[in-house]
Amino acid sequence: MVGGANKAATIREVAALAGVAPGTVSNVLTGKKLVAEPLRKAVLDAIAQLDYRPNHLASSLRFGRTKSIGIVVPDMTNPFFSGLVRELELKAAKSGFQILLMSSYEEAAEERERIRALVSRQVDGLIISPSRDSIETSPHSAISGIPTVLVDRAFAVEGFDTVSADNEQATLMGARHLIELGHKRITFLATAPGLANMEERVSGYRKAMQDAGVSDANVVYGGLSIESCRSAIEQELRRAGRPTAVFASAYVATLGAAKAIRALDLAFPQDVSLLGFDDSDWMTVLRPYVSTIEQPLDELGHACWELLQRRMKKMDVPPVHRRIACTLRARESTRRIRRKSGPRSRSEV
Amino acid sequence: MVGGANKAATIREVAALAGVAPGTVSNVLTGKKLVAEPLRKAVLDAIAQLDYRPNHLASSLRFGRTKSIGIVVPDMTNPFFSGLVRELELKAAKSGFQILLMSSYEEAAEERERIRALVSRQVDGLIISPSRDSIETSPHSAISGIPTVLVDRAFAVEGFDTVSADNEQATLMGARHLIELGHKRITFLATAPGLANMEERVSGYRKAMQDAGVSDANVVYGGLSIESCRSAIEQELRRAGRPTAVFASAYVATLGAAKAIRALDLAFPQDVSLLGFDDSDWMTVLRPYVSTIEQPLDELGHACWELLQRRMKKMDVPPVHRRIACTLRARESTRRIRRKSGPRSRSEV
DNA sequence: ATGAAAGCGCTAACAC
DNA sequence: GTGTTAGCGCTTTCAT
Repeated sequence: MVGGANKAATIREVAALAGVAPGTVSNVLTGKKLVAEPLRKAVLDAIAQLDYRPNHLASSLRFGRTKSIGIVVPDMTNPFFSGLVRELELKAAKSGFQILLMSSYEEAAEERERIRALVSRQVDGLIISPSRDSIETSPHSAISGIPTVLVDRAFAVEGFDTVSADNEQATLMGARHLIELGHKRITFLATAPGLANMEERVSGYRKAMQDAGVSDANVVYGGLSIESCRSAIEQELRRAGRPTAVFASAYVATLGAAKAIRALDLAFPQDVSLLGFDDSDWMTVLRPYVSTIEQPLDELGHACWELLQRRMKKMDVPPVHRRIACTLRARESTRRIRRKSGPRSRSEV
Repeated sequence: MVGGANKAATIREVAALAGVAPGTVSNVLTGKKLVAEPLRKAVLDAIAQLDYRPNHLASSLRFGRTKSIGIVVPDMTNPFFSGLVRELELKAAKSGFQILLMSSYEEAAEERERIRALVSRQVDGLIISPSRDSIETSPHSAISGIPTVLVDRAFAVEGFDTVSADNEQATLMGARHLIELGHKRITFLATAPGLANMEERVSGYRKAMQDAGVSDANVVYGGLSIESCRSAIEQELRRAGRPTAVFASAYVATLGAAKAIRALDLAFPQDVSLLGFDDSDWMTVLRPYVSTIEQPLDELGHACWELLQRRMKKMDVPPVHRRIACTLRARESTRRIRRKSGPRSRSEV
């Protein structure tokens, strides 16, 4: 707004106008102490007249709590994270909390910086989806005694409450789906090594392959961007005995894989089946609908909030690690393998 | 983190340990006044030893500026908004500002509530994408003298700096693209009436139709969700003389239109061309690639930040309204009309 | 039930 | 250059 920068009214001015003490105004506002009706009304009138808005900063400083929580995610542009943040914001708003949102852009240094800033601002709690989760780069040292829950990644880090999908179960289920459709040459497109959630997803895939007696599990690491995933899986699809199915391990990998398939003038599911990870609105819009493993964002968000509330109430309870089950959305991009398609260089024929 | 809730150190404790005055510690920290090297070192040591983190709250209260800016968007799950927020956060981080992010969920009441909360927290500035922009529901009264820029919508509201796409030019260009491809029965799928940006988009479309001598411009309002857009345009596509092209006016409309087309077992671009609004990563992944009008998020974000900086420096400058040009991404979902397709009930044959 | 006063942690004046 | 002091706006004893 332009102009009109009339200094914000303070509680003393309200008190003066209403002819009471500042403390009384405070009592009216917080409702912690009863105030006689006539005075109450006078105070309320004065507030309205001066357009008084309490200074939350001052209140926080005095009271020791800011009613705000910090959230750090690698990339809010990723539907998984934007969806998660939305759930968290919904929960927060309901309890009168506010969200300070920061992005780490997958950089451990950025992340530490962001966390420090959040701590500096006295957030009452922290919800972090760490960029890396080795112990030395973990946020351990930056977070000093602030209630924190780690989400999605880094649940391996000790001493924190964590919430994450049941990754191993999810990819086990996904790989089984592919295997049931007759696929044997299934390439798993992972993102970056060293992320706990990713290692679990790889492990679920391997287990399913092993259970099915398929010895040549094939994992390729495509990195954290769509383009790097595309180029990694493209090489794979160029090979003579190319996979009949690609199992993408995350949102960027799903997009990268779809892009690679198209770039080679192949089609899914005709030439290769594609199973994605993370659901998104467009996956049920453009054909073929993309089969995917869905992480339930609402449950994830709910668990985060619950755990954070719990720790904000009582700091010295043992950390809990909550797992959320994923759902297989079998749609059109995965289909039963057909013998006729592509060259056969293996014994399976 | 669990346990270890040792009270945060204060500046006085640091001062005591370093054997200096609190003011000196402050001088070391802010760098506004020179401090002799030996003392400086003592202070730095004490800070490290106590793991001292400045209380930004106290600093803000004293200094009068919080170095934080509030952002209110209708829905951070929409790629347009998440992308915009990302740009803004990038800018903010570079200048040491932090983002308080709130969602209004298209509710004017929620929005007012959120803005009040932000003001209460003494944000230094506000960037708002209003849910409705009629004057009475505008945030006018909630924002008291805080530097504010309105983005995307509501640039009609007087007295605010605004940043928005050049909507009319964008849809003019889009509709022309369709017309050049031979389309005459082009339905414009708007979202909600009463949003200034939407009215401009409608107007650009109408102008293009008129310029081309096509009298029956057809605008349908589909609301703000994918589903409501889908059902609105679906009716349209069921008609006998159904449109040969749909021009969607926003992200949700694009998705809704694509969904409707598929639901009726039609295909784009064969049966009907589809021109979307707002770009998204998947649009160049799944075939056919979706033709769209792209709003340059970086420029939008840049302009917002620039205008906000300017107003934070000097409150009493006249408001400016910045327009950002959009780009037509002609891809595969729009194609030259072919005579043979569908029933012909009009004179154009 | 209400008023007075202290103080949350920090910084900007002002002394020295 | 460094120490001292006051006070940002609020809440919360402690008197009354």
